[in-house]
Amino acid sequence: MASNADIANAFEEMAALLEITGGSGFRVSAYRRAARTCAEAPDDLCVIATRVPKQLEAMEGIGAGLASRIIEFATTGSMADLAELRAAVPPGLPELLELQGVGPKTVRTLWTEGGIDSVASLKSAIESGALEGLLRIGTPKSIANLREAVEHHLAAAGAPKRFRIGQALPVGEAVAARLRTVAGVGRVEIAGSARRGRETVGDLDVLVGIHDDAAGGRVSESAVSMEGVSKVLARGPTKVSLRLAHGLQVDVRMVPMAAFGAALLYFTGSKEHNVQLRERAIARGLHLNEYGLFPDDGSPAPQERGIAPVAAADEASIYAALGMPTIPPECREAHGELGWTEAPRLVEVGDIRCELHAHTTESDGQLPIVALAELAKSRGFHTIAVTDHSRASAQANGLSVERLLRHIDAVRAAEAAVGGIRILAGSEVDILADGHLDYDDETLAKLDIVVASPHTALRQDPATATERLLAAIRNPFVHIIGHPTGRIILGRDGLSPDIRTVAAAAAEHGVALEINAHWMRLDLRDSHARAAMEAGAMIAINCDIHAAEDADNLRYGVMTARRAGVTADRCVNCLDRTGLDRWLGLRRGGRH
DNA sequence: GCCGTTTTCGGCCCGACTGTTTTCAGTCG
Repeated sequence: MASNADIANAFEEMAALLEITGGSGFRVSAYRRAARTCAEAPDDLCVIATRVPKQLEAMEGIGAGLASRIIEFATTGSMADLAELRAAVPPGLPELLELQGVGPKTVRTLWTEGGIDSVASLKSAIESGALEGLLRIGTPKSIANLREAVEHHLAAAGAPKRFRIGQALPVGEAVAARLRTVAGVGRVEIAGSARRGRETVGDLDVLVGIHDDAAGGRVSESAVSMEGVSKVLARGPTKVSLRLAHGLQVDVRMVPMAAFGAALLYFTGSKEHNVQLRERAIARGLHLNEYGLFPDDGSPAPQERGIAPVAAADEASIYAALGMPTIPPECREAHGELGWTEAPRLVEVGDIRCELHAHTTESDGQLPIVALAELAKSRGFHTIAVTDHSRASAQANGLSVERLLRHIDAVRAAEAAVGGIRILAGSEVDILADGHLDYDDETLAKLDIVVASPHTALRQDPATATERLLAAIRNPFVHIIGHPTGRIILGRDGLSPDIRTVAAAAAEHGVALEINAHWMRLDLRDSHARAAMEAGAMIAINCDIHAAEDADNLRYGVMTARRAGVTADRCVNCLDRTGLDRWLGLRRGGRH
């Protein structure tokens, strides 16, 4: 059965092949948009295609034509026009599009004029001088750039093309901190997908507000001379593109302070959100670009004719002038936010008042109970839950029942010793492959809180995985399902349960579904968390603390939650102590 | 190929940078 990713890949491939063969750019964009929609869909599209095919057309950018292709793919495992395009284009050609500075037009010229049909044949053509004299491509400088692009492509083969947010954002913050010290710089912000809180980013966008043109030159100089720059990809008066040693690309843009808001809006994206904003501006007789929102759509561009913008200095004034609430960056994905009449007050890091998933040295954590409690206190939390692994997680030194019972006593003693914070005695109990929990109910009943998580058998088929999670949710002693799919970002896919079914059951039984905040996990992912919200389930945002620094991952979990539209009143970590006790007790018939 | 608070047809965002060009094509985000 084809996965959503398979369908998305097929559409991406269609788009690439159409580009190379000179198809309509709008058609290419439509396939790209559809690929994105399919990749982000929380539901199994093949199931939808066979059971309720009409529902496909309700999706963003999916019309009758693309819906019929999804149905074709779901039922036959292939698409006729994709096969046709593949037959018309050498199989090694699309890979050329991955070369820096090489787009569809260049690929087409290389193919039709130069007889190039793969990266390998391009490499030999460069070496043999066969490209010399080719229109636009055959000049010494262009050939040198192609050679560099091929070398980088071959060297980077197998290296990650995207970076996890928890790796990229700290790099961006270091760059931003450096540029803030440059004279004449008024403000520096990270924009792009990192600001939107996506789980992975392809590059980093750093926006620099400058007080005068001279500052732009200093910023440029400071950026290119940073430690770790392996290549300067572009360097102009308002833009510098760099590649860092570990492969991450950083784009630094310099803008006048007066236009900072417009530029921040523009460079935060998403691209699709921006397109919709601009269309909205046009519909109101306005013109939106990265310099501002202008009362005019003539040519040349209004900022070049000295026309004063309606709004430009900050994002909120631009949204307001477009008759909209300010959309939080995490929600700027063209998922219907343009239709909002007011913005929800989404959960913030400051709303989080307890951590409900943490490990100690008793299993595989690095902190003893007391140190963990002190860490939680330092974060201003009223409660920390000690949830060491259960016995099935032997590799994590999971606790036998006897050890667990002694550990509960140790937790009680620590709570009395530390003071000023409540320490819950809990467990992260394995959800075994068949849905049974790793401790029996009698043992679970002794705990204040139970986080039930899958750790093994993560390649189960979707139906089995769904039943497995449902079984855990129905257990009356379970409060939270921890990292429900077990996926590792850029690592393993994990389980693919029917998230709507799981979320509906969680809502019915009062079980919270966790957004594990570790940037390797972010599980639930954004689309799953959104489905959970829509089903009415409660959300937990937990750091799954194994070491002190893990507490700093909270922001990634919160960003993921915000992408899903999670509000504080739907997040159990935002409850005050009384509210938390009530929620925990609800599952025990009011025992607390 | 999609889509509709002017539209079921005729639109579909916008500018910077590079390398080639005597005014622009291609790529990128």
